[in-house]
Amino acid sequence: MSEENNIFDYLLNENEKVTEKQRRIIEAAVEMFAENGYAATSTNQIAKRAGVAEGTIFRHYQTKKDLLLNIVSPMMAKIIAPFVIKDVHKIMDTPYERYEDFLRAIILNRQEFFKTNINVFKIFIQEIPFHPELKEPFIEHVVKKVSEKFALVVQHYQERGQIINLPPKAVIRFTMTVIIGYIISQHVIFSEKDGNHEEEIEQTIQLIMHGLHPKEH
Amino acid sequence: MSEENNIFDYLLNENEKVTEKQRRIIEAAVEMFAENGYAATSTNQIAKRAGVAEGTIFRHYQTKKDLLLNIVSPMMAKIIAPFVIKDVHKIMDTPYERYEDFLRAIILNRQEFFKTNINVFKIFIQEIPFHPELKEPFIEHVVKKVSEKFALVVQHYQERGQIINLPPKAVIRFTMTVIIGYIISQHVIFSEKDGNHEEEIEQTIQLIMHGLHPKEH
Amino acid sequence: MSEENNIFDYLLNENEKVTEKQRRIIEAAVEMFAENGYAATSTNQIAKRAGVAEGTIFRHYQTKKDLLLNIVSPMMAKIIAPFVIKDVHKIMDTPYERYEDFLRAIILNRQEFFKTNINVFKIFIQEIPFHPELKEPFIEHVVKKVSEKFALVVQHYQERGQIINLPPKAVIRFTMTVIIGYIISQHVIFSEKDGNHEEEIEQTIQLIMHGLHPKEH
Amino acid sequence: MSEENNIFDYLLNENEKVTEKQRRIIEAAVEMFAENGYAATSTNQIAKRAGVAEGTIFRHYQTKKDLLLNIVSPMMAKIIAPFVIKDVHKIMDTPYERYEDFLRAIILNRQEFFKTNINVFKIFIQEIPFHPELKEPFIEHVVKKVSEKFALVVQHYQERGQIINLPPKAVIRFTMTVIIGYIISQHVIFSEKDGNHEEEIEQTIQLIMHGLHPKEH
DNA sequence: GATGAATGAGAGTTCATTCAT
DNA sequence: GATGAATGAACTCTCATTCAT
Repeated sequence: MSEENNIFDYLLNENEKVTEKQRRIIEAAVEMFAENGYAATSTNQIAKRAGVAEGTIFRHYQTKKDLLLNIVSPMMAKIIAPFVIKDVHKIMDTPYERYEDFLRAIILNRQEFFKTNINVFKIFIQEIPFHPELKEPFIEHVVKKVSEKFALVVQHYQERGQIINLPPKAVIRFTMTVIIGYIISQHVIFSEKDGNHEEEIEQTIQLIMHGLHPKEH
Repeated sequence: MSEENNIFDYLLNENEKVTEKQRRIIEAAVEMFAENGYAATSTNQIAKRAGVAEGTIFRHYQTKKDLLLNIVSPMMAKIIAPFVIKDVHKIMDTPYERYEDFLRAIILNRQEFFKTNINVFKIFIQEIPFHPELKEPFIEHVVKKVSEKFALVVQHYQERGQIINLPPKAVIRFTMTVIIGYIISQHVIFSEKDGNHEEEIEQTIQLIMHGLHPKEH
Repeated sequence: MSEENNIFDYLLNENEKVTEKQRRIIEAAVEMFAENGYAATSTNQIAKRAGVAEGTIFRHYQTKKDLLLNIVSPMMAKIIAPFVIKDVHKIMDTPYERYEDFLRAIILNRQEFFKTNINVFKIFIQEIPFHPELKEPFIEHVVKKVSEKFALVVQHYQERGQIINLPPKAVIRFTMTVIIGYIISQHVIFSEKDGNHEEEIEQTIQLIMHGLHPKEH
Repeated sequence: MSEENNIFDYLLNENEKVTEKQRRIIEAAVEMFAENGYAATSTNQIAKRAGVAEGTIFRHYQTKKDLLLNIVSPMMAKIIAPFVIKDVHKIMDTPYERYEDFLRAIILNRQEFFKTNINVFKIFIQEIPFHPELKEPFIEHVVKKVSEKFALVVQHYQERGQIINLPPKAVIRFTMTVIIGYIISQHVIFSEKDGNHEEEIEQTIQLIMHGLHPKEH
């Protein structure tokens, strides 16, 4: 699963003709963009860290922004992955009995992904507001499509009386918000790689599910 | 309340000797930092937007970073404000009967603050990961102190059996996470000034409270 | 007359706010563009020759091309000058008895101009084919307008039976061609500042006039 | 005659071992140098237009300048061609009765040459001022030798009273100037491939001959 | 012979900052 | 206090050239 999720492997295996140098450039860029931000990282620094000439970067990526987009764009496909039709169908065909189970399955699935790609994710989150090329497809393809699929799932469980009867949009926002908020709080405030993440994630799941428990008072 | 919360007024009234030009510099810098990011905004651009000479900026702020810190630092005092001892005591002395009420009071209080200072808040969120001068006092003074105070509040309501008996840290994280996540989702994805924010915030509050409802199953 | 014709004075007096450094930049750029060509001259070289920092160039001229255009554009107004309506009217009102006299007046008038601005003229000639921004207004304003006025003059003398009855366009092309060809041959082949230019120019005039003598055989 | 004059054929047939790729490189380089200038054309652009790898250029020509010189040097031999001793002897042995006939013969002979090699000629004219390697042999071998031969021709007709008794140098300069000026005016100002060139050239010839008509007034 | 990845010097340009006015 | 010309370091990016394959 690690390999399947790892953005490096995705990036670098997809396209067969990837040089060793190109790999080192991507690696260095990811590290430095995550650490200092895209705008505050110079191509000179990247080249030095990657152990290549500065010109080499521009042989593979036409501009610095190109490099950023090459790193960050696959994120979207990956984020969206578990919501691709066949997967959701799979979910629906062998349905989790409870929303709780569905949620746990999704989060555990994404958890590995976030762990593996925490740096790329940081960059993604940081740069999205400043690049329309990133923002527009993100809203169009990720937010909208995931919302649609997710809405179906939510309705599925709402019809079974398992979760609260708020508008699906609000339910989704709440669910996502807690998850994303959790991840961002990690990266913005603590940037820690230690800590008992599993337990905290489990608590988070519990709170979400509790929050969505159908009202009976 | 608006005035009391507005960071500009805070910034600009505190220090009596604030010239018209200085005000325009701050205003321009806030707009541009929020729009394009700190690193991608040049002092030249700020000067032009503010209608002052580039040198004037450096007469008031020794470096560009100084300007950033001057804009963003008061945020911390402001964020922390409602949790300052006397205020919490006030809360506790005339206690809200339910955690729900406490939460709503806090959020309504902060809501105006976020609305008024959305741009400064954006900058704050964006730049915190890259500036230790910002990050350290934020964790030390904001996160830690607010957590401590908040923990007392949480315990207060836990003792009264109103909210779930998870570790206060988890309860706080959940509460904050939902709120912060909500705001960030606004700013990252939609950056919209329209929309029925009041209703969405109320839904969010409902979900938080529900999520923290003590288990009885 | 020298002052009136000198492009530097034109350039630098027109706009009152011209720094000493700016003057040195223009001077250095003209020398180096003429010597090595625009594309083969680096802004670094110009800065060094001018004794200023490289950044200073870009404070005054937004791009290197801007610098070129600033040097070369006034050429057009200057070239066109003697053909501006009032001047031609003046010529026609106190008409030169012979085309020969008109020609000599024009050439003597331009001679000083070419001498004084030989370097700018070199640059102009060299760069015109590669810059549409230069080429289009040159054809539109210089070639066309001068041709129109010149055609009137030619017809004037043709009607008086002084010059050959070829289409004015051909007469003009011939006259201009000889003059321009003369100057270019100087600059391309000899780039000499010595030599008995006056006599050679007089011979050139003689040959033009002779060539245009009405056929009587 | 076309083949005899075409510089490509000259260039490419001379040396038997000219690959297809080499041909494409020369072709591409000529087009781009003529269009954008030597200094403003990158070897990368040439390689792309030629459909070869950048390295291939340097396999055939050690430097970019080498490529230029290889394109442009044969021009000299070609320009000089009709004045090479045996040819002039041929001219003198079967002498044209009038200078007019000689001139027309030369120009018609050169006309085809210019048409066929207009691009190489453009490059030649453009680059001569900036490359001593080009300029010196041009003056030494082309200008001087052609002048000498031409002077003999001029004296030949002057002795027969057919052309004006100015110094041969002036006569030559005038003749050449009109022709070169004509071509340059085409390339600098109009770069047109349409238009009735034949007629215009004939007019030009007429004007030259007329200009050189011995004075009889 | 041909390739194209790699280079590092140097291109034009922008930058935060200084300082004389 | 305010200016804006000046700076030079640093930026992104391009260049002609090399060389292992």
